[in-house]
Amino acid sequence: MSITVIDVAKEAGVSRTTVSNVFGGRAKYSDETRAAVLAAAEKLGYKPNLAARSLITNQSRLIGLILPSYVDTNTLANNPFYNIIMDSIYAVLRDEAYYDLLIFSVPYQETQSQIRDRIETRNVDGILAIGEYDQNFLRYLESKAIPVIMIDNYSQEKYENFSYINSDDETGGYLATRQLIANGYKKIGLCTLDLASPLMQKRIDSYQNAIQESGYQTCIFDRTGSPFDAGIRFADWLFAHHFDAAFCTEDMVAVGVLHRMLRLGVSVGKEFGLIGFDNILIGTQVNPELTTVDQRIYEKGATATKTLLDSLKKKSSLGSRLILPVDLVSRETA
Amino acid sequence: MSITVIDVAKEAGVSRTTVSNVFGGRAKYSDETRAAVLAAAEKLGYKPNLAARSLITNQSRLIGLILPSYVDTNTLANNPFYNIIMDSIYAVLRDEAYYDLLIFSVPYQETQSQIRDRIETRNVDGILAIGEYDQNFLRYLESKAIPVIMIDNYSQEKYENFSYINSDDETGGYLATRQLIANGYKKIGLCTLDLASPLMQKRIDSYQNAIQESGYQTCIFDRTGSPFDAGIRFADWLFAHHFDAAFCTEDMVAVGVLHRMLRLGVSVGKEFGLIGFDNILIGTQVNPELTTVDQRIYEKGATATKTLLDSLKKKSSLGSRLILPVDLVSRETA
DNA sequence: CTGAAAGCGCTTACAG
DNA sequence: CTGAAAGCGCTTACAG
Repeated sequence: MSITVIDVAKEAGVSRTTVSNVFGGRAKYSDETRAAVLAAAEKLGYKPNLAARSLITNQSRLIGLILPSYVDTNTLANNPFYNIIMDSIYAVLRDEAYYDLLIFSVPYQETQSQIRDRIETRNVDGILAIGEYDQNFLRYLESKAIPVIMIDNYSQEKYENFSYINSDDETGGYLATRQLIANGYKKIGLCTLDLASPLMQKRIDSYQNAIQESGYQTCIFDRTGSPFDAGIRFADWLFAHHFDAAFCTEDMVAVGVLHRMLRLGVSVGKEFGLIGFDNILIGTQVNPELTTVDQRIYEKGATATKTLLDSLKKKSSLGSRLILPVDLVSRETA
Repeated sequence: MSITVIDVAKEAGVSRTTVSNVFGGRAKYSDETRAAVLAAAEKLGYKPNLAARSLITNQSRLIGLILPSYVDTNTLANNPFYNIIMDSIYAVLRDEAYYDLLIFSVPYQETQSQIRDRIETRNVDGILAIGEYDQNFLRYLESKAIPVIMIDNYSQEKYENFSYINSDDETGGYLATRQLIANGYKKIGLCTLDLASPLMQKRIDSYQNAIQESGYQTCIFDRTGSPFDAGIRFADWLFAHHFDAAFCTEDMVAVGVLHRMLRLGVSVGKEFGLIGFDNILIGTQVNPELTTVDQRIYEKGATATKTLLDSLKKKSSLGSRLILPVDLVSRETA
């Protein structure tokens, strides 16, 4: 029913081996032969069937993106971070290669065993994963012997086929806290959602270091729920306890704090200092605009994807950890 | 190398036909037979290879999502609408079936012919498409004879294998404009980005109707670029020309208008009335909160996906057009 | 460069 | 329920 390599071979007057080789970019053929094959394919509207190719080469040209379990159900709508990562992945995929992306995600109701099923049944060639996972799952990924690029993962174990990409979260937390101190704020709280995560711990540690260097008091507040809603509740608490500044470990929390503080009649950026972490777009869309730490999310996703593609093409080996620098972006809230 | 249906058959002491049928959910087997097959599969860690299945059944269990060309490069980061749609698609896919999503997108540098290539080479079973496309492309999609669900598409042509899902854009524009009039605003501008799109035209038409009913003057402003940035520039213009209200055909534009108006010292919600369209999350995160038209984006995406799955399962036929209702959400800006 | 052959892992009649 | 067979569309040696 569909047009196959045999039809093209017949039309071009060559063997199917030749057609296959021309489309696969293997072996060197004369320009005429190549042209004849391409013309025949064009004429018949031939498109190679990737499922058939996959079956024989054992390469699916499919990449899996695993989103972490602490993301909520409306993953994309509520978490701009993942949007930026996805945009960067798609941009690199389109530029560099014929790979497609499959999204595996605990927040979308998938258990780890369902994710394993899909990795196996779709036979993905490589994995991009964000955040932390338990040892069992990581060992499973290692056992598949496919390249795995971990974004924002701080696990200490060594896995042969993994590479890591992180941001300099410690410096980020330090810069933010120092800025609040430099601006004259004295009672500076830290607001976070995932106290337990190693990544947040880095930001928190450096907040503590900066505060202690100045002889002030550290105060760490932790909540669950959506980042914005948590921010609202942080603000009520900070206000009631006369804090004059807050460092939020993610921008969406800071946006929540800002929203509520304004309702409470607080002049944010003057009476109250506020700094976030991420540098997502909404920080420039609120009023006053949010001071934050830029963690180069797009670059992180793009680099991870390039690293994965290089590894798939055997251009580079795995096992490295890349740490991207971080910058303080001074706007209006501190 | 990998565990196949043959290995499972051997282990379970049955024929490979039986294994295949059990996994495919075909034919009725005794409970013991089924259990034996499942146990053997479990023991060996067997997972069916979807590429092989696809080759023989001619079903890939892959769905393509086509995003429209007027979206910019940072599709997901800048356009919350698409995030909500994607969240809803993934939610339905996980609940109902073993399908995976592939994203095809002009904004991600893909031309229509590249999208065609991917539809063919991946052999997608069905298509979800958002927005408007030229006749050639739609005819191509029809020629593939796979179900196509169009979201927010207003083309008049009839395509056999298409179903359509829209919102009641006319009522939406009318409700928004009436609300501004009812609140006493008199010089009410309309701010839009895609004057030419049939969807925006619906919202604009009903704005015009409402304004004319009241004997006021219609003023339609059109700009290009990112919605938020366009909003900033709309605000400058509206302010300079003493408008006292604006209906923006999408929330992100309204957020831009709001941001700039506040900078200009305008008390939005009092001196200046502002209404958006979409009801995305950011409308409740800005200050004052945005009055808008809720177009049930999540429900739209979920319904589209369910319609597609039903059609793939032959549970329902195509050719319908569903129009979802719309509600005015009164918040603080009007 | 060709051409016949084997095989990737599955499903699908079909005769028993 | 079984079991042998054909075939989906491709790639990959291999002898010429």
